[in-house]
Formats: sequence, C-alpha cells, structure tokens
Amino acid sequence: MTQVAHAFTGVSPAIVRLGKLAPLGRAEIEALEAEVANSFRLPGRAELLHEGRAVGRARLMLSGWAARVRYLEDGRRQIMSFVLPGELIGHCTQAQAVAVSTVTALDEVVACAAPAPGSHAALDAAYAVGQAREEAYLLAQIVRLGRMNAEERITGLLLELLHRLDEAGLVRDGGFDAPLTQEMLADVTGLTPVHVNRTLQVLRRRGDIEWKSHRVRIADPDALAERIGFVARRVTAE
Amino acid sequence: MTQVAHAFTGVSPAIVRLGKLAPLGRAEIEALEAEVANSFRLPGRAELLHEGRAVGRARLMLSGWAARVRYLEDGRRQIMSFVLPGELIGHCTQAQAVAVSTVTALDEVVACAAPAPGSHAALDAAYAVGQAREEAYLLAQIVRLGRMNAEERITGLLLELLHRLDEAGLVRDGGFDAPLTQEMLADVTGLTPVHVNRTLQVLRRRGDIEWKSHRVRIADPDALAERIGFVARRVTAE
DNA sequence: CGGCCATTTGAAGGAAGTCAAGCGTAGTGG
DNA sequence: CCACTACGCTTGACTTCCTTCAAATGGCCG
Repeated sequence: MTQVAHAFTGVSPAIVRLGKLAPLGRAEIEALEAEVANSFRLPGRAELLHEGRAVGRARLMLSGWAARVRYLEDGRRQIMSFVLPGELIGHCTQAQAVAVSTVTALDEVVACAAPAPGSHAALDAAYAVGQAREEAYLLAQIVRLGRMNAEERITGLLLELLHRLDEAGLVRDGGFDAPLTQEMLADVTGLTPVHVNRTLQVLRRRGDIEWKSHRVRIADPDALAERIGFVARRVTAE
Repeated sequence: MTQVAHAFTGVSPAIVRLGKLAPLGRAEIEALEAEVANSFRLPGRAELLHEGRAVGRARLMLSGWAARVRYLEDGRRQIMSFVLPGELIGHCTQAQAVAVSTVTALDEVVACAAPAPGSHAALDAAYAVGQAREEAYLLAQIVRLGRMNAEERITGLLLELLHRLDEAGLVRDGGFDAPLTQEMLADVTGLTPVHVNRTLQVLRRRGDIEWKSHRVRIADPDALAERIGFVARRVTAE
C-alpha cells in the first residue's frame, strides 16, 4: 500500500456518488478530503478484505473496481457483487465484526479510510443509504441467478452497472469502462466463460451492446430495461 | 391483525435466538416481553412488508416463517431469503427507508414490534449482528444459485435452515418443521417444482434426508455439510 | 364422495456446460 | 526485429442438467 496524493479531480467521482445518497455539507466534504489525501493504491488481485478476518476500519473506494468473491473447494468461483467508486468496503455497525466475504481488487484500486461514523450526521445518512443499496444489489443478483436466463442476466447486470456508474459521473457517451474479462462476467452471472462469449455475440449482433477492449456501451438502455423488465430500486423516499 | 396474548413458552424461541446474537440483560428481556404482549397474528400469504412502500417500525418474528420474494413480469417468482423466528423484518438505520423487497408470510405468523434501537445497547448489538447474518445468508444464497447444482442447492439450504432453527431451539430429533411446499423450495432454489421433486427423491433414496408432511430430518448433518462443502459463517469474533 | 392441492411420473426438448482446439494481440527477451 | 509466451477471445462438436408439457396419483377436508 503506497501512499499517494491526488488532485481533487482524480477522486471526485467517488464523492459525487456518496453525495447523491445523502446531501453532504461543507464539513462532510472536508472530512472526506482529509481522508482522500491519505488514499492508497492497490494492484489488481490484491485483497481488500479477507473472509473470516476482523473487519478493520471501513474504506471508501475512490477509483477502480473490486469484487466480493467466494470459492468452492473444487475451484468454482462466484462473484457475489461488485464494489464501485463511491461505495464502501467493510462498513458495519457491529463491534467485533468479521468479514463475511473476501473483497478482491479487479484492477488497480485507489481507496481511503472512510470517515468514522458518528461524527457527521449527513455522512451517517449516506452510509445508511449506501448499505440499503448494497442489500438491494444483492437481492437483484439473487433474482438474476435464480430466475433469469443468460441474456437477461448479462443485460440486467450491465444496466445496473450503468446506473451505478452514472451516479458517480463515470458514464460517457452512454458507455463506461469496465475492467472485466469474459471470465469475470461468467463468475458473476453464474455461467461459463464459453456461454458468456456466445451470449455476448448474440447481444452484439442484435445491436443491444458494444463491448470492446474494456469499454461497454449500451445502445438503448431504456428500451433494453423495458425488454427484460429491469427496474432500478429506490431504497429511500425522496 | 388480531391482538392476541401469549404465554412465555409460546414465544420464547424467538427471544432465545435473539439472545444468542448478543447476550441480553434483564432490561432487554423486559423490553422484549412488553412488545411480545402486543404480538399479532397474520395468516399465510399475508404481506408483512411491501416493496417500494415506506418501512414502518421494525418487527420481530415470534413464530412461523416468512419469505422475501420478488416476481418478474411474466410470473416467474424468486424467494430471496427466509425470515425465521427470532429474526427481524424491516430493520434499517435509514430515516426515510423504503422496503427493497416484499415480505410474505408462508404460514401463520406471529410477530411483534421490535423494541426501538437506541434504548438498549445489548439489543442494538443483537440487531447489528442480526443484520450482518442476514447479509451472510444472502451471500450464501448467491453462491448456491450461481455455482451449485440442484442437489447442492437443496442440501445447502436445508443445512442452513437447520443451523438457524437450531439456534432458536426449534430442532427436535435432528429435524424441524418447515411450512414449505416443493413449489416454494423450487422458488428459493431457482429450480422448477418438477426438478425439485426428482432431486428430493434422490436425496431420500440415498438416505440423506427425510421429508414428510412438513417435517424435515437430515440424517447426518455433519457428513452432508462435509460432502457439499457447507460452512456456517461467523459474522462476529467470539 | 368429490374437489382441491401437492406430489409424482413419463417423455421429449432446450439451455447451458464440457472439452478441445484455433486465433489475436500484447508483452518479453534474445 | 522476430520468436516465444501468456492471456483472453472465439469456435465446433458433444454431453448433461434441468425444463416443459401433460397426465396420473395421493392425501386432506368439507
């Protein structure tokens, strides 16, 4: 973990996203920036949290993607969810907490300590909303895996990612950068890499998506959402 | 919702289970019993929470089973998780919270208001642990649906239920009562009722489980857990 | 007894998995 | 500059697990 300094522009997407969960005041932004100044960088494959080990202080993802993963004894791997810029790792209200899942960096990740809860009410609100969202993402993932076919799983996931990244301002020209290989996509959708490949081809030929060298574009998100019945869930009344 | 009174013996499993999450003192037990005295009864199929609607006060399941469900437009149904006696419904730290899933009673359910957080430290600790467990259950469900075959999904789920019910003292002779039809089991495991039926037959013939008229017995839980690689996750250091 | 619901069974089809090989491209080192 | 490697993507042939459709059986209760 190397200490590095960042210009505000480099890290702002994360704070932008956090601020959308609950409106942050001047004090909260300052508390965040103080932590951002001490952000650290992790290479791909590094572990941010290890299942069964004590959860230290919560961390805030500033850039890069991480994944909550679990391995079966015979090597099967399941990615349970992604952690994107502006999202928290290891946030919990429990004292003696132990990580329930390993969190692995998928590419180079920049993160910082999350300001401790209890000091800023607005930040606590954002944490609470963030936690509720995380739960909603897990539920959506369960529905994808339990009741959707390969096409629906992939498009549903991509639409969710589009929404989440959009909130962090990480969507440009209707597309986003994703550090995902087809194998990772298989591990998150519960499919095999081969089948993911074939399904992507169908989606590409049909003009639904473009996916080239880690850049994903969805032609018509609303139409696609309509077609597969995707809904972005609210976790809070306005 | 009819108001009914309960003898302590009728409701204790729930409190027993809650007390296992964090040691409760005399004051907490009394606060719980005060709420239990106003418990209410809901028939099967009743909704305890409706997706998209405001979450009122959290409730504590005293007896019966509930399920968090989601329907797709074409009628496909997915049960995302079960809520068992001693577990909370609608607990969240957010102010303007909105339910992220509908919760439906699977059979007759008795529940009461959960004592509000903030008044008893030990109870808050139990809530926090309960929430962490709930997350762990969702993650386990994701792994089952994403990377396990029919046999593993069913046995894995049954082992989890055995553990959870055992903590509430609801396991007798190595078995428990489950208000589940094979159709519900299909909806939770992401399979079809027909395939659940065939898989259960295999498990029965092999002597792994008995399942007759809502009574489930697992012959050798430890051996079965070993075989499919089931692990009950800790969420807290001892 | 008759109706209803859950379970069971059979036969056939399909979505996704497995195995194995062939590409393309980027990085490395002689 | 060109092997040589490594990794990710692509393709083909074949298999399997699970689904679908449809009908039969069994238990429970009015």
